[in-house]
Order: sequence, then C-alpha cells, then structure tokens
Amino acid sequence: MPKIVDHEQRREELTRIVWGVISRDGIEGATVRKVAEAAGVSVGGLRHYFDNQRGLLSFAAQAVARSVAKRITGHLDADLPGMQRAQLILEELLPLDDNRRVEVDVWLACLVRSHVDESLAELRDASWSGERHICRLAIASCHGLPLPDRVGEEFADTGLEGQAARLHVFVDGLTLQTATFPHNFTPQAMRRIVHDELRLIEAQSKSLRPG
Amino acid sequence: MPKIVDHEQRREELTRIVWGVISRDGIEGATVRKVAEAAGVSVGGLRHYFDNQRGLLSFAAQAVARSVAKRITGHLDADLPGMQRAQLILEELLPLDDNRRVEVDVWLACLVRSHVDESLAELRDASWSGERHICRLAIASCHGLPLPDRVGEEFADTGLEGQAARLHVFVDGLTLQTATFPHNFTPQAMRRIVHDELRLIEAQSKSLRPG
DNA sequence: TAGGGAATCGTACAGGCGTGCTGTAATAGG
DNA sequence: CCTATTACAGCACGCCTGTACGATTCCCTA
Repeated sequence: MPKIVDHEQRREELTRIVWGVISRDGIEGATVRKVAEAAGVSVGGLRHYFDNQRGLLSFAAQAVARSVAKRITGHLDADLPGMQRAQLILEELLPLDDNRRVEVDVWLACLVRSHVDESLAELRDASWSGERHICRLAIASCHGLPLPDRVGEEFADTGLEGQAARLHVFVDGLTLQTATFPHNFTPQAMRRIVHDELRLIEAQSKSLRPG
Repeated sequence: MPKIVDHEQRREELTRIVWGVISRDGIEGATVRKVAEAAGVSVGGLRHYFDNQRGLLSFAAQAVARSVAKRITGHLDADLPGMQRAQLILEELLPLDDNRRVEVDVWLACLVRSHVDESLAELRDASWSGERHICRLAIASCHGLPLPDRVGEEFADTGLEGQAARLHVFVDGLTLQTATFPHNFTPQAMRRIVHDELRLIEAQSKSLRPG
C-alpha cells in the first residue's frame, strides 16, 4: 500500500490553500479548478480528498473554527492576569495579522453564504455558540471569575450573561468592520478598541457587583 | 414616441425584484436569468433598463442606501424626544420587519462581495460614511445636542466622536447577528438591545460632561 | 522482483452563466 | 393612415462550472 501521504495532513494543507482562494476571490470564486490550480494539482486529484465542492468548503470553514479554538485554549492554559488574558482571547477573533485576516475572510464569507447554503447551517450555529463561549471566557477573565468549562454554559448572574451577549455583538461588529474596511484600522487601533471595551466592562462590574 | 412606461419608475420596480432574489438566493444567485424570471420579463427585456449584471446589482445596492436615508430624514423632520428619535433612527438599520430584513440581506451581501468586486468599493465606502453619520445623529439626539448637518462632519468633542464610533461597531454587529441568526432575535428583543445601548450612552454622557 | 492499490492526471459531459444580436408588437406624432 | 421609436422576446455564442470516469504513475508489500 503506497500510503506515501498522510491523508488528514494533506487535507489540512489543501484547506490552507482553500482559505487563500476564498480570501482573495471570495467564496463564489473558490471553484474547484481555482483551488486545484492554487494547490498545484488537478481537479481529479482534489477529489481524492474531498468528495465534492460543498465538502471542500464545509471542511475549510470547520478548519477555521478549529484553528481559532486551538489558539484560544492555548491562552487559557497560560497563566496570565485576567485582563490580559481577556484581551488575547478576543484578539484571536480579529484580523490582526495575515493569518487571522484570512481566517476572518473565510468566516465572514461562510457566514453570509449560510443564509442560502443549508449545508453550512450547522457550522454557523456551532460558530455562534463557540463565539458566545469565547465572550463568556473573556468576561469571566475580565472580572477574575472562574471560567466556564463547556460551550453553552451560561453565567448564573444575568448581568454577566448580558455583558457576554453585548460583547458578542460588539466583537462581531468589530470583526465585520475591520475585515471590510482594513484601511480604517491599524492593528494597534483594533487592540485599543478591544482594550477600551474591556475597561468599560471592568468598570461596569464595579457597579453591578459592589464589594 | 411610445414612451408607455416611466423609465426610472420601472428601474425602481425591478430593483425591488432584485432585492428579493438576493435575499432569497444570495448575491451569487442573483443571475440575470433569475431576476428576469422573478420580474416576469425576458433577459433581453431586462437589458433595456440595466446595461449589464454589474450595473443591476450596483443599482440595487445604491437603492438600499437611498431607501434607508429617506426613512431616516423622515425621523429627523419629525418633532420627537431625543431618546425616542435616536431609537427610531437606529431601528431603520435593523431587520425589524420583512422590508428592512430584505434591505439588510442586500446590504450584507454587497458588503461582503465588495471584498472582491471593486465596482462596489465606492458604494461600500459611502455606506460606511452614511452609517457613521447616522450614528452621530443618534448620539446627538441621545444627548440633546444639535444634529450634524452633513455626512462626514465630526463632533468637536472627541468623547462624543468615540461614542459614535463605538455605536457604529455595535450597530454593525447587531445587524450582522440579527440578519444571520434571525431565530435568536425577536423584533422586541432587537429594540430592547438598542434601547439598553442608548441608555448606557446617555449614562456615559453624565460622566463625560458633568453638569 | 512482481503486483496491487493508492495517488494523481486529463478529458468529457451537461448545464448555467453573461452578453450580443435580431425580430416583433405597440404606440405617439406627423 | 404612416412611420419612427420604444419595449420586449428569444435565440446564439463562448465561457466557466461541478462532477464522472478511465488512464497513468508510483511506492509499498509480499
């Protein structure tokens, strides 16, 4: 058996190629031919790893979620001050460098396409839950509270839960704007906006939980 | 001269059709054939009003901006309490009913496509400026300050300008989330979220501008 | 060393796409 | 009534798409 290539690893490699094509040409420009050309393989060769185009795009979108989740758990393992950890967690969702910019482009493209393509609906909902979880992690870190363990675990305090929902909206808006108008936001500006927001949340905690 | 139809009015009618197709099938599904079928005309007939597909989509996108602007100026002319006016202004940007939902779908689809399609770049930037202006109008209304006259006119107070930028991010995030996850937001919930945000801004004004 | 399955290639097909072009019905002005 | 002009229909062309499938190359195993 000439299993010269690691099947899963090759899929990951090809996924990076797909990200690049989506980021450059949009999701409607991510045709099997373009992806194959960018990867330096034939269209037939691509289909040994992905049954069809839908599977290709779906896998690429899932890979974004995995990539983000991996980086975030890395920050959770590190021993950092709460505010700094919250900052780093949220920064993983923003287009602060080329890698994250590509991921954001893919995320946004798939999110919008999920309006039409039902094969992305499940992933879209998972993305929502994951993002909300990330916001809860940031809120908990910000206030020095114990971090929620699993996705979907709400705060008992409805005030904190409201803060997480608000932060979720804000982060999505910031992601949308920074991805769509990159010339309006330097990386420093993005970090500053996140920082200011976290300070605001921290300040609100004092009025919510006096003592 | 058999000018039986008003050219401009017919373009507006067809534009509504285009909105519906984009909302249902996405912008990549808005082909000239589908639009023609939805409008009950032939592809050739469509081309008497729009030179090509790009012009069709571009006009439809511009029409969204015009439609929103028209409703907002209506609220500005009305004599209302500041907070209520700010609320109504911002609500025009959200998918609170079927009409606005379609507009939001078109807006979002065009915004994302503008990443790739340079023919939408100008409109995208105009949309940004217009939205920022709307946020400034809301901030001014909220604080009982005189409204800025023209698009692009910044507040002299950098604190107010920062509030407008923050509100802009928040509104974009709320629009994205409510458009993408409509089952998570009832119209009442959307209004409530906007209301809470305006109250927060109002409260911040007291600390920013004591007296 | 022989063979077999994995990996990849290249082509073919059917369908949808934007767009150009021609034909035709209908009306307002002379 | 005649005719120029508008509104629209419909077809044709070339391109690009996703997918199916047979051919080919290559490495590992027996």
